Amino acid sequence: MAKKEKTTEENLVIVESPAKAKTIEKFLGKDFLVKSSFGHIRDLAKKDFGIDLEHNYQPQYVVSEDKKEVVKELKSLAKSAGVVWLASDEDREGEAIAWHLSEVLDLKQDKTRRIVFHEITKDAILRAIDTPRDIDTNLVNAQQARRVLDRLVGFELSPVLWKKVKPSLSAGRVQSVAVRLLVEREREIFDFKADSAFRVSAVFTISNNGKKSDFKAELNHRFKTLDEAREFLNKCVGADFEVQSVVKKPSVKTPAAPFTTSTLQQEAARKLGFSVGQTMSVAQKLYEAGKITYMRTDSVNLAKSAVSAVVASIKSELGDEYVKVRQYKTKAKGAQEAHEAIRPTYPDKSSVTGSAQEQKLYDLIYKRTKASQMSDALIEKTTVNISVNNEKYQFVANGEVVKFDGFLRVYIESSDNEEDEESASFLPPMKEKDSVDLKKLESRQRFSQKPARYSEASLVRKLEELGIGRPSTYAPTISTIQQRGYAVKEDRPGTPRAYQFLWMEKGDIRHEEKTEMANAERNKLFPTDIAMVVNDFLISYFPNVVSYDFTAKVEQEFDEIAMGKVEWQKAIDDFYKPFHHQVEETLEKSDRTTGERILGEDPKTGKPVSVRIGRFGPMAQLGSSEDEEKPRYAPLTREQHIETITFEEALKLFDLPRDLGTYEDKKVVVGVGRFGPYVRHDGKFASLKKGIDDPMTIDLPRAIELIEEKRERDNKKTIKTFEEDKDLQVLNGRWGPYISYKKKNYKIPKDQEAAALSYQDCLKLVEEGDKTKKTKKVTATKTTGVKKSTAKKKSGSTGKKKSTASAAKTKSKSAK
DNA sequence: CAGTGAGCGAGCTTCCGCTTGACTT
Repeated sequence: MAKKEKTTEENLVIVESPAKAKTIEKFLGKDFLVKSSFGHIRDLAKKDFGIDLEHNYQPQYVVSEDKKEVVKELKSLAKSAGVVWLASDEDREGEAIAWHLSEVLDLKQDKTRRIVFHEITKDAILRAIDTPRDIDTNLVNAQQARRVLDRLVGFELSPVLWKKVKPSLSAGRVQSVAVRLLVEREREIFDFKADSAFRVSAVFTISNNGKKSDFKAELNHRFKTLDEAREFLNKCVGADFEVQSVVKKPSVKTPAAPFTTSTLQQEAARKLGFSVGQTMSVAQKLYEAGKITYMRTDSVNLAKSAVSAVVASIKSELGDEYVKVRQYKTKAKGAQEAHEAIRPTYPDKSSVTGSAQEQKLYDLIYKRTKASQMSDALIEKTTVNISVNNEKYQFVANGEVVKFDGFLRVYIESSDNEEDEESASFLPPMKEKDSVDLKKLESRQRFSQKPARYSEASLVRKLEELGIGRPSTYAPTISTIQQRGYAVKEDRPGTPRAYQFLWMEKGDIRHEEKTEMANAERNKLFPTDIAMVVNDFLISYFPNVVSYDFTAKVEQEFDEIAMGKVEWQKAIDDFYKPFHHQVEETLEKSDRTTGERILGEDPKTGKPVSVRIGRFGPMAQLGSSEDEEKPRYAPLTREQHIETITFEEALKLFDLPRDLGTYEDKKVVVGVGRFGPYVRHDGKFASLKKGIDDPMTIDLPRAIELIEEKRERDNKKTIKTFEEDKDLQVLNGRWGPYISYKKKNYKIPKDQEAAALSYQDCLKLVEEGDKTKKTKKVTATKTTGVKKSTAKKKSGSTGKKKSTASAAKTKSKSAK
């Protein structure tokens, strides 16, 4: 619309993001037209590697399908512009984007300028315009090396996996290390033997001028055995307790740095329960609405103007003593700092309109930004030691008093470790030699914690720490490893565990054995057997590529290229020659890997029992394929692993399918299938509840419950059926009502009430639906592609969440 | 969506980093 009056424009500025373009256009005024390239416009061709191995790794670039339209428009605008300003980000990828643009748009050097800025403020932009430079060819070459290396690794390694492990698998510089982290942590957990000790805790009472107050304390020793603990508790009964020392120590707490992509993902996961993907899509909304700065960043810097705005708002709301201007330094390896930290565009705006999720995430960003420029909190820590007669062990009480809250007034960073939060409490005034009374005394057996499994966000943090991956790829990487079946994100309910408990009651020490649920997990990433087999394979044949410092090493190479010290093709050649040799040798020499373990012989038949990865995942096998009789097969349950399953457990799998009896005169059978454990009844399947039901132990009443639940759901799903044609149904789906007819689905227009549709109405809609499908032939082929991938997603546990998220997206869009 | 576990073997899959829509069953 505005384009027409601007065709005579002197200046065309090209940035990466359309939201950025909008903002910058306002700063630059009417002599400048600002457009966006939507990120990279070209990439290596998909077929034949996209790299000419015969000719010095010459990259074969093609304009991406979804960028053709953009490129066409930019090309024509560039033609009529006096000067084209390439304003992509100031990092390796941004430099490459500028170069690709100049190539594809055929820009003449004398009318092209390269400009950069790290923050979207008027000053920064105007300064950039005043100080243009040329495209940095060395930096571009470093990016080409990065791109080519990733393609070589990914497209040579993946096919090896297809041949040696399973089709459609993938490997890459980033994802394979992510999988390795999960697998190695899982094995630490396999090997972990929980230790236990008896902690002793007490509640004491102290009288101050007739006023009694209670406080908690813990013994500074943990007993190995129940008897030792009991002996000590007995000594405490009727003993004298005296304050030995009261030590006060001041301490300070400092605020955390402003958000980067990674820290935002972590905090949003801990405080708001968002997945990393969810955080990014909510942040994108806020960014597009102009409410926050760019959300894919590794920088903790704030623009000067932002700092002054934050400081002004702290001063006016809380006073000068709450202000402390701070400059943060990034700790992340290989950070490129092309943008600012993530902050509110207008830091004095404490809230925004929008969805509940947007408001919550904004609140987090607002507070973190503000707190980052606030004073330290001053804390006084008090440690009180209390003696028990003349025993060598003493009770210790810890107290914490906030003398000055500082940034804590606004924002407290959370921690993954829940145990951190226990200790701090308020202590009543005490002094040496005060005597105190024992009010409560107990000792509980505590087990050491196994290593923690990764959550999405903690895996991102680890990758960032290792310098692997970029802000724009953290979320996609996490979803890739789940889509490929290397990891599942889920809850595990834990297992009951007995523990010993001692307590004082009426002057006696009593003992009881109690049970707790141990090792429960919520929303954690679990590596699959496939992940373990693939990881072991890669480590044994390509240890260099999946090593934790591979990325760091190649980054050093890229830096050398960027400084013009090394030619990029030379660096690639040094890597590729031996790597390609490794690939060929592996193809030739390695066997197919299935992770097979032979567990023993079936006592009934004498046939071998083994476990391995089959066509459809981990399974157990009874008998060998050389036998005349066909072997029996059974899939492993999701908690079982090829590596850890015992002979007995594997043997049990062949007890399925199990007959539970009859219900309504029809057989009820329980088994494990493609989609996990199920109950079958009257030709219908009902899934067992993850973590609640066990196919080995489930009984008939529970099975009937599941069957009834499933019936209930099916009833809700069906809105209408028709006597005229059994194939035609109006159903309730994830995206609202739709028509199902002969295995195909059809939309119902928004203005029609689904329940009120007649048989004729439905037929009409089906007819119309078929028509539009035919006219959109190009999109029809596309849709089948999409279908496939969503079907894949469904089999992973993330499927459900993803689709609800996209459902929400659709809703909010149609609402606008 | 449903209980499979290839000696005929087509043709496909796959990487990492930049960016947003598209559009569902």
